[in-house]
Amino acid sequence: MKARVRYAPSPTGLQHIGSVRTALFNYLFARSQGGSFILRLEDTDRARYSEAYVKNLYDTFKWLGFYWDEGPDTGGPKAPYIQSERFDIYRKHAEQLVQMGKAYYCFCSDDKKFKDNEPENEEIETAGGYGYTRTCRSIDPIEARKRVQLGQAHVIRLKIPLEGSTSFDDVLLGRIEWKNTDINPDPVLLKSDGYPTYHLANVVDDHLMDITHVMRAQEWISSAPLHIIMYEAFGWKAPVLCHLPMVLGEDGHKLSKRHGATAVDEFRKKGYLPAALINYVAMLGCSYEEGRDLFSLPELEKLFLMEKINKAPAIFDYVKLEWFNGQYIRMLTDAELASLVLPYLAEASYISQPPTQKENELLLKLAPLIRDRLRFLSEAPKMLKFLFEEPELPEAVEFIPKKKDALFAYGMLEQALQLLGQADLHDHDACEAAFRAEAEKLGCKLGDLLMPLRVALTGTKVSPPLFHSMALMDRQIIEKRIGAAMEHLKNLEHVGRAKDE
RNA sequence: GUCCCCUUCGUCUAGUGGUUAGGACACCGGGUUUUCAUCCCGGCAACGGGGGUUCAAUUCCCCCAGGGGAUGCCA
Repeated sequence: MKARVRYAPSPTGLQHIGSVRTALFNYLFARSQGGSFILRLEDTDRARYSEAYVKNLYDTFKWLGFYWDEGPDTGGPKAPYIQSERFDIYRKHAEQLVQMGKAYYCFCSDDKKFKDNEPENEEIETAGGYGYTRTCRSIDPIEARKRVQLGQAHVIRLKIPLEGSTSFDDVLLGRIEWKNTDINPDPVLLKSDGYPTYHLANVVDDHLMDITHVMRAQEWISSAPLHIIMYEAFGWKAPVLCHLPMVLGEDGHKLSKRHGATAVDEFRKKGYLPAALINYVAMLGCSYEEGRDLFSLPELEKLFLMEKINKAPAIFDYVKLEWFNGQYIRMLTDAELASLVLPYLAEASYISQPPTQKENELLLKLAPLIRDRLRFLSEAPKMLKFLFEEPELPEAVEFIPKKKDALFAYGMLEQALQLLGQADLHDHDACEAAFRAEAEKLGCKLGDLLMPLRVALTGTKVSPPLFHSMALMDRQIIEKRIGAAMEHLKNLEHVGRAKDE
């Protein structure tokens, strides 16, 4: 049978690294098998649901470049793919389980003790008072039915066998077995408001949608036996289960906001490329081909092997992701980088949005200046700031090359001004040649000649290549900035003598 | 408390009953370079501990420790 896997997010938060990785592994598995990847919205939590999260879900995956073969938007043979549109199905199945004696009505009031944060609860719990006490399990079914018909508030709970054990074979972890007494006693399947819980909806839908493989994070493993019991109760064949290792933060705990960015949106805004994010996340807890680090999505689809997923949890390394991003930025063409960087420059009001013809040309010339320097796209405005704004004049010290003094810097600027006066700024090669010749004549390093100029023009000692930058600047501005710097140095000349070294 | 899972450089990982335990990021050093960055070269650095099994264990088994997760009318 063709593999059918699903990504089943619940729209109760922004898409984050962990969920995207689960989606990615499912996606890669489906593609590697020539199977189907299905999106199913598990929107059974009314309290936390938000339309905005649904939108975020679509936006995120569109940006990442995933597509699903079946889903709420694309439709498919098992529609609807939104659980809130399938409520009658769940109720029916829950009732069916009651009918079969595998589940029962429970009239206990919603016990919220686990929701408080009162410390004394801990003592109650450590004393052994765990889980539901199965009070209603012994109510006579006929009596229970009567109470339900009378309109008494109730939930439906699954009967976990009181003895014996439940086991399954995890693709990654192998055989896992629980004593039934260790399973969460009689979990709720249908809430008192008539909504299904995750467990019910998930199992019913996976069956009805012919899901063959369930890949989900390892934090779900403890509900696996409960699901197995449900499949057995229905007389259904359970899908193959594969529990993915978790993604942890630097401190070894579940990745969360306090570790830094976790929402895909944050990475997107900061200027990470989808290809980099996918590449990095795909390698978190999984390996593909020895001796290689860079994989495109299509390559990953081809190379993915479920067996190559690791068992151990992986720590998310922001620095390594940054490296991947740099790699992918470097692979961009001028045109690609220009268009990717445009929104950031537009936001800084350096470029209009949409850009004019002239700005487009400029953008194209900007790309090679920053490509090797960017770690993420949002760094671009800062790097190019000097081209669009008058830089602040830094302290005189900044102008002075190592082992030189203010007088020297002043002289260098004077020289530069003169050279530039005769040069064609747009011919950066010729410009450079002229400066080289001059440096040689003066018996100093090219860097010594350029550093004061760099600081004068850009306001910092670190900038994109000078000659290429000047080619994009107006002559008047260049001369004005040099003049200002010289003035600045002149006043502070006396300070320069024993500078740095 | 109880249950479940996990354990190779700081991090992500490769790998095998006999290997100089490989790669990548980070870090350190060097080179290229007009600064920075890129790029290139080199270096540092790991099989958690204890028992077995075996001629031989990082690799197989057991125990321990450590880490993580779960224990909801949230998913």
